[in-house]
Amino acid sequence: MVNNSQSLDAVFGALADPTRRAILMQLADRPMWVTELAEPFDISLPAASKHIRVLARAGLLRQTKVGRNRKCEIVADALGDAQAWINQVEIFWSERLNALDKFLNDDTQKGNQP
Amino acid sequence: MVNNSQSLDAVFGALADPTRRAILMQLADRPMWVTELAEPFDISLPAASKHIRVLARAGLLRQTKVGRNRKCEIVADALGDAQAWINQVEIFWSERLNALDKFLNDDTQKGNQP
DNA sequence: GATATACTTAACCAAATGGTTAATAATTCG
DNA sequence: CGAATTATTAACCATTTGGTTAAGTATATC
Repeated sequence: MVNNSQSLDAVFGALADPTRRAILMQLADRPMWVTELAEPFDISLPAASKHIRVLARAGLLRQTKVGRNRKCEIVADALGDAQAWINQVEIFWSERLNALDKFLNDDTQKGNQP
Repeated sequence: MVNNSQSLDAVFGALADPTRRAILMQLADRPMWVTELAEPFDISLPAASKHIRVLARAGLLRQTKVGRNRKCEIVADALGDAQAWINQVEIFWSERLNALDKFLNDDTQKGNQP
């Protein structure tokens, strides 16, 4: 798991498109060919190819050449980066739920917080 | 939790920008004013205001007017949508790890899968 | 009431995104 | 070899995105 800002940009950016999310969801079940992946969508093959490249660059899938075909497989690790970031936010947030405690123990409280 | 495709577009899209992720991470600790949120970043206030609007439209934060200020608070629910989607992918994927089982039990196996 | 403060909205711009069709590359099949 | 299949790359286009500065709005303060 890398979890630097650039890779999170790429991962979340890749997941922001419904076609790419659907592609990834398909791959979660089994490896698939490019044509096979593109088939359910009403877009050209080059458009699908681009989506796949975006997912690959974000580290969310891996392509391997098999004859004249390309086998696409999901790489679950990159999703873990996104998950870890979200979890971090939620941990911070749940800690803040003890805000009253913090308030009562904070002598330097200046009263200018929202 | 809504978890429709459009709202996931908005949530993942909002999280795809490093400034917006940093804003959200700040808000995870405590509610903050717009100016206060914008201060750490080397961008104009209107730019920050736009980022905040993107986060708000994605349902990731809520703004309430307090005098001439705007208090920004994180809304953790929307993050749950993203988390749920990622979890779903990972569940599908972990089920597929039993692929050998599936293969052995599948009479209709045609052998044309990658 | 005049002025400062805290924003948002408007208008604009460059770069990125998501789509297209046409061309190219690599492999298989007749 | 020649033709079909499976992609990718190139060139192009419209829209969205992330930034700017300038103007507007609402509230607080002198």
